Amino acid sequence: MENKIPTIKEIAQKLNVSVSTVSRALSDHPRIGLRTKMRVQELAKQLNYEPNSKAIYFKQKKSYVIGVILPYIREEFFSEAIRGIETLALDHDYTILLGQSFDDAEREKKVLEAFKKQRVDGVIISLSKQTHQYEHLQSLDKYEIPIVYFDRVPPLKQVHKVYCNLRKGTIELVNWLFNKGHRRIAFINGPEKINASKERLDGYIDAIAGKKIKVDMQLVVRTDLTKDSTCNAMKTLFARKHPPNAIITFNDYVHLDAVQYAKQQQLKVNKEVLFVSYANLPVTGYVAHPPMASLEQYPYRQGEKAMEILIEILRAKSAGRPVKTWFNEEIAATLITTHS
Amino acid sequence: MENKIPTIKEIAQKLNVSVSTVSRALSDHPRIGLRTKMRVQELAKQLNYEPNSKAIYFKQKKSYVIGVILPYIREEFFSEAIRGIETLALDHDYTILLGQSFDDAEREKKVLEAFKKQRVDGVIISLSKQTHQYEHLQSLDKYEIPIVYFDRVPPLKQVHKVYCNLRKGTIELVNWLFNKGHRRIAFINGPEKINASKERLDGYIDAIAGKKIKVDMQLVVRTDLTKDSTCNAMKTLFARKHPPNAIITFNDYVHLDAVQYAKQQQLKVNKEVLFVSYANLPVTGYVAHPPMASLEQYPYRQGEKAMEILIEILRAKSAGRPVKTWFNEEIAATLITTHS
DNA sequence: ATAATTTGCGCACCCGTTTGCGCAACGAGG
DNA sequence: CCTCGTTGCGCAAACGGGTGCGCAAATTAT
Repeated sequence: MENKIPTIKEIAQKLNVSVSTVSRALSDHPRIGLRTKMRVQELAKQLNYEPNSKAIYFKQKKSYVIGVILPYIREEFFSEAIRGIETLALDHDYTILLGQSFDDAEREKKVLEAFKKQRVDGVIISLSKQTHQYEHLQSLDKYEIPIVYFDRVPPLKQVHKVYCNLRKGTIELVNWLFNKGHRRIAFINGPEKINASKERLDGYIDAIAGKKIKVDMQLVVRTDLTKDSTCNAMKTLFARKHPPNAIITFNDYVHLDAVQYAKQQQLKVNKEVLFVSYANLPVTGYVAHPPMASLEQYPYRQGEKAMEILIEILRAKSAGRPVKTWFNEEIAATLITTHS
Repeated sequence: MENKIPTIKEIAQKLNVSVSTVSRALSDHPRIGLRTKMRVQELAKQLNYEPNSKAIYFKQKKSYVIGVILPYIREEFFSEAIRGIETLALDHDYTILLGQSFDDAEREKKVLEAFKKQRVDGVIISLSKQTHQYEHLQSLDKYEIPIVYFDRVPPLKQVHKVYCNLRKGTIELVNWLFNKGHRRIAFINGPEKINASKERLDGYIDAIAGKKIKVDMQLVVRTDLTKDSTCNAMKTLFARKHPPNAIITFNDYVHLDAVQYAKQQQLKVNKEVLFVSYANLPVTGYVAHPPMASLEQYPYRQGEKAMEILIEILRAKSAGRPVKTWFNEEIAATLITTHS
């Protein structure tokens, strides 16, 4: 009754051959006789034999597991990214270990340690917004565990990464607003330290400057992405003599909080003040006041691409040939406008 | 330069002691001298030594990995559940392998095979809505890989499970509507085959019957959870002579689609027809017309509880003592009303 | 018939770690 | 001085599977 997971050894015993014969028969070795091969393969199928990947790790030094670390999977952006990663992984016989950092650098480190202990073949990561040191990540590289960053990538040259160019995207966003006649365009940006904020801001400034109107830095405020912080940012903006007539929010979640605040203040959302945002999450399709434009960042494609790169690196590694360059994949963000 | 992952063997060589001594020193064995212990532990820390869990698996038959299979992590319910699972897992030195079934039984099976190959210590799963056969799941049990089901559990006795009693919850929901004066209470239920639909329906019928008014089965319609299907259900309901004045939707996502349809039909949502639902997802806080009441199903707690049970089972297993019973944890769903 | 070659399979070791057992060295008690 | 117990450590086997090498038997060439 006690049905253990079958091993090569058991198959060998039942068939009165040696373990090595069974091993070779299963891998279709030419030096094994046809009748033996058949007997072994038949019994293996019958017993539902599955090679123990732990044992294989010793020989091949491959675990067929890749670790994925994300800030929050409950954000649609990241759960879509995982879908891209997972789908490609399954096709290539990889399984994924998941860890969430919850935007906490310490936790990110802990998860990374656990992954290292599990001897993952590679890591795909979108950094926590508290991560500003990269030594622990680089150390994995030293141990020949390749890392591919996506979306929230570190400001380093010698890494593999996939991301959207948000500077360009932001310029598109500003241009779109400008063409609609908006001039007092406010910008609720994210935490200063993270790269994504800097990129957005650069784009904003470049776009405005390109219009030959003065950049008013008082129209640029920050949020740490919490609801309270976003409300404060809104309050600051609308305390001005000339409040903005358009607002760019850091992402769709900030948008939701900002709009909620605006409504409480009896502002006519998307009438007297137009909202645009980043991410283009499906959920915005259901809200009362979606952003009138949102910058699609293709999370599925980013995840897929990151996995594609990782697979390529691993393939190169096991083939013994060195990886030529640092992959640096820029995916174009696209402006999506809501059917108004 | 080529920094390989350090092994016990290397530590032993550098210190001129045997591998076994190093192993024991690291696990604080009493028969190892204090000075040797110190030297070993210091070097281990310095080299950033991490035991190879693959090798440990041979001895202990434990991979310290548990597999989690969910339909879709993009649903907030499941991503919250994962959070509960993951948090507890990390505290107990487990890492989680993630797989999504996308409500496809075939894919679920594939993921399960992959997990088996990876020799997970246990599995936590919320079934795909296409899964109506359980042999492949039971077969894992045969190999002594325990399974804990949660939320979408199979209708079997001899399994470990965690779930909300939705029959009771539905009765609460109906009572709440009744007390508010509603009598024509429609019910947009989910796919017939899944257990959750049956439970909800039972509750609905019991509650109505308890009120001594006739159960009108024409007020009960179905959706397969797609948007189109939900719209059809709505169309059917409002084609009646006496359309419903309250609607219970299968979950918050169905609610969103149903409300969107209602608005297109110029219905006064939550005025002439009141909507209530299941799940109480945070996202509903941002929509124009949230359900006026929703049955909180505590996904975080369910995930946490499932992990807790799994850990208990694994603990019992490695201690050699048999698991006494089949865990059957019922979590009470709670009616949450929107501040109206 | 004998030598050369091919075919079919087993022996033994490797991977990293744990663990039962045994062997020395040392101190204490007789 | 001998025995016994303790302390500190190494040897070797085991886990599941891969693989180079070698040894016989079967086949072919001479």
